[in-house]
Amino acid sequence: MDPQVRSDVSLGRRSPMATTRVMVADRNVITRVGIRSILERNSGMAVVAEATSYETVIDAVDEHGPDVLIIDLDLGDDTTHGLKLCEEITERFPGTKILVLANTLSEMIVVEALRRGANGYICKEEVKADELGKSVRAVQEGETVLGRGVGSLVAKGLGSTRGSIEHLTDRELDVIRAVAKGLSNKQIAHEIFVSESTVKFHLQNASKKLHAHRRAEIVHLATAAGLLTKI
Amino acid sequence: MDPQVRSDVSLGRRSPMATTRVMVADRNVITRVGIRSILERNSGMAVVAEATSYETVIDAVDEHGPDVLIIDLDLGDDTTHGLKLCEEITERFPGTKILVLANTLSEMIVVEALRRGANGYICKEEVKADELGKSVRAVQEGETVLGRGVGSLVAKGLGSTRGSIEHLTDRELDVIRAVAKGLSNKQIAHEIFVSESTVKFHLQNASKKLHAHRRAEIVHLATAAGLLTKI
DNA sequence: TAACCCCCTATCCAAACGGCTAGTAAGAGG
DNA sequence: CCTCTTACTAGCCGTTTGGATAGGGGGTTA
Repeated sequence: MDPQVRSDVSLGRRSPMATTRVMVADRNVITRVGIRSILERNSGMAVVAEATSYETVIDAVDEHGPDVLIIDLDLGDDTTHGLKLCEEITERFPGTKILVLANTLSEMIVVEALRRGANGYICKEEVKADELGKSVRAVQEGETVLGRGVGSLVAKGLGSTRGSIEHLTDRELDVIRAVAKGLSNKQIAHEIFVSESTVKFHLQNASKKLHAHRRAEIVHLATAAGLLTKI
Repeated sequence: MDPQVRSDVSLGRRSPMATTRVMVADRNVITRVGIRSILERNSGMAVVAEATSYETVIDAVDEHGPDVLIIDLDLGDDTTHGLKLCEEITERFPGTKILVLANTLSEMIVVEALRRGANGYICKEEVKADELGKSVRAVQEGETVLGRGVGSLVAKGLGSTRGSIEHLTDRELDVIRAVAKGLSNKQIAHEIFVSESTVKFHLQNASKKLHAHRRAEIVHLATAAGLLTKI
């Protein structure tokens, strides 16, 4: 199942000048082309594969066995899907390092991604051209790379209260999405076929997990964490 | 004030093979490089200038007089700043066409941008490589370009109720930002030194403008419109 | 000067919310 | 087997909202 992975890794170890094989997963053409240009201008790296959806990432990694996968977790509607992807790739393709390239900085996502095997996390807005290549190389060599602002965020999240942010359940997300649409508890109850009490229950659990006290804040935090479907 | 603009335009008319001079304003290196690669691969276009902040856009346009300015309205914390920029450029540099390249699709922003002189509006997520060049050329030639999904959005916004979305005042935004933080009306009142009544008043006005009925929805819509400071 | 917009304040009431306690039920995993 | 987690339901009570209506004051512009 992983002959190409193994050969790539050994190739990388044998020759220090070997080409770093990179794969880019991002739904955005402009970003894909940009990354390709930046990395290929820097000798020693080649973008060998691209993916534009969650569904195709695994297959492409399997087929091309890249040394580094640069991935935007926001490939679809649900960011948690991207997190699961990190987990699966780490498990099935240990020869492929994962560098998350995020649009926004969210404590929750950063911590989750690293916990699930990502080797680096940098923010599109913050990264400079030369840093991208360095980050890819560092990740390939086994380092953990955290972009500007990400490091302190993680330290804050893991350090102080040790609580960080807990994972929201599917049901809680359903309710939060409905709240964002401006529905009352009664309306939400009707929409997802449960009682009003249940809606309040889920909302309170979500409040505790996000350390929020008002539904407006819940919506704000969940949006910032990329948990709500956009558009 | 516009000798370079005039010369460029006349050059464009004289020779059909003339280079289209493009400027890119986006805080994101990857995006800038990506656009440059895509456009310059397509013969007949050259990226002659770049800008990464609101402050530098005007000067760069003045100095290089591009035919087309590709701009992400999200150059800073406040999207409305980007809208003002559209207005100013349209007024001062009529030879420069504006193509807005947005991260997210927001009815409010689209309508406002077009009203303020933007000649096109496409969404990063949706655009395909060949479309970008075509859009730039179309905009340069005086057409109005609306990307996938944008057209119907505008039609819906301008057509039906004719109401569209009105502009939020500074005070209303202050209140909404506080609401997003989970504050109660009383707390907000204390924070911005007004009475609770005033807070409710602003919130009700904002509700009407955004066609929302609950504060959670207001937060959601304002966020989607890029009105709330991120990170 | 009048019209207009933004900002500020107020009062009323019904509805919605937050915070709490307390319990049932199903499935996963030690 | 028991425990943990998740999902679900119920009721209570005080607070916060949404929505409407009705003003006054300051600034800009036609």
